[in-house]
Amino acid sequence: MKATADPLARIGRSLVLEKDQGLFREADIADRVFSVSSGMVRIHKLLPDGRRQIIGFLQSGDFLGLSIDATYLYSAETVTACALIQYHRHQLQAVIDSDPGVQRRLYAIAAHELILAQEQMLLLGRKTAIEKLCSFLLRLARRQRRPGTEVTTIPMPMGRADIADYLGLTVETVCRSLTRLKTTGVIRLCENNRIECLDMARLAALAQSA
Amino acid sequence: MKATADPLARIGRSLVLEKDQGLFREADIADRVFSVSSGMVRIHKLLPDGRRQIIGFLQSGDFLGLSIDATYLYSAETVTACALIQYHRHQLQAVIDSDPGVQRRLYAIAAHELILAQEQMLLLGRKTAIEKLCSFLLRLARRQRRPGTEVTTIPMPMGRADIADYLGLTVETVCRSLTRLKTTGVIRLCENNRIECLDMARLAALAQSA
DNA sequence: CGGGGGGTTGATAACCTTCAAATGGGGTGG
DNA sequence: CCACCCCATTTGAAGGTTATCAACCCCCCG
Repeated sequence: MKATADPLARIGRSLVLEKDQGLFREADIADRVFSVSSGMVRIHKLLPDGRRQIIGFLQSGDFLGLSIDATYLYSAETVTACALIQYHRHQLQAVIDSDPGVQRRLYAIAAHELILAQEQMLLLGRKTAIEKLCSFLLRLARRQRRPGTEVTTIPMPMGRADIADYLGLTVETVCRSLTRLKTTGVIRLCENNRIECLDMARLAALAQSA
Repeated sequence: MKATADPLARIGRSLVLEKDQGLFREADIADRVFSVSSGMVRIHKLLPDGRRQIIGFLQSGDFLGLSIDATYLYSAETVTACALIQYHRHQLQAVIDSDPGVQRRLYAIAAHELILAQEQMLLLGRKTAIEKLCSFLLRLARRQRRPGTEVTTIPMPMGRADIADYLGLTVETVCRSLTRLKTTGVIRLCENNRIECLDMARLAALAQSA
């Protein structure tokens, strides 16, 4: 069934990057759009004095660079080694204009990102350090969860500084909160930057909503 | 030119509400979508214990209720008396499916809201109380600014509690920060909940980015 | 005149940050 | 193969920004 082939596949170009590589920076000309095939990407904004807010961790299936603006409004870097698909913006625009299905898909993606952003606003504005961290771990666990699998150990490839800048905390506070969860038997830190949730119910209770 | 008439106008129904009226609540069935014609609407999320995060103040031209989900993911209430246009979701969906122009418009709206949400994440996660408040005032001023007009006095119809819950602060901190801006000659509080920016440059400097 | 709600100011306390130092683990070079 | 170094992580102590608790003011409205 060639007719149902993904029209995006025609114009996409594969791209492989190792860890901690920049994809683009805030204020660059936004001429490319990416989708993540594997690995993890972080996107962030900076204040003039260097304070950083990570506004998202992107994984397989996520898009980035879908800016309406002429320039990117955030910077993007790989967290782990990544496989990406790169699209040129004007080519993508052409496909969007001619294919309502693609348009719907991108709208759904933007709408979903908006939902996540609003959830994150609640977290950043009103949750305590422990609640933030538990919410974060809970999301990691839920995103990781595949039907059928019942593993409670999840990969956490980003460093403490990334977690801190995602949750609006400092590295030290993230560490201390993790330690507290560890000593109270809620989680366990494993090798390979993995984490095991020993008590999902308590984790959810501590998170006060996702 | 009837052909260029807004297809949304056909299915919209006018609606007038006084101040502090609820439009819908989080978890309600999302069967209606609204656009704001005049006045101001606030949308918010709650934690189980009552902590509130306002995730947006909506004004003329803004849409709300554009959820992908079957239920609303936030609550909406009027801040001031409002004129709204109400659409039934399945009717709106029909128009979207048949009219690429409308689809593009809604995508642009969602994308713009996402940009604002990401800017707000930076504010909530990384800015100090004064920076938050200055950013907020700056946005109010910029949104209010009409070409040609050079007034520096802007309406601020929401109460202190709303501002606090929008910026992730308490009422007291908002008050104190406003007082500080007042005594340092950056702003002036006027009657009718209006505010005058006496020193835009200083306000912008204190805000550290919008 | 009394009541009530929003706003402001003050005092105290808590949470989180900042500054500092110790620990540990991974990679490289000898 | 081991030693060393670098850097991320962890832990500790002190401090600060903001929250909490409380009182007061002011204006509107019943």
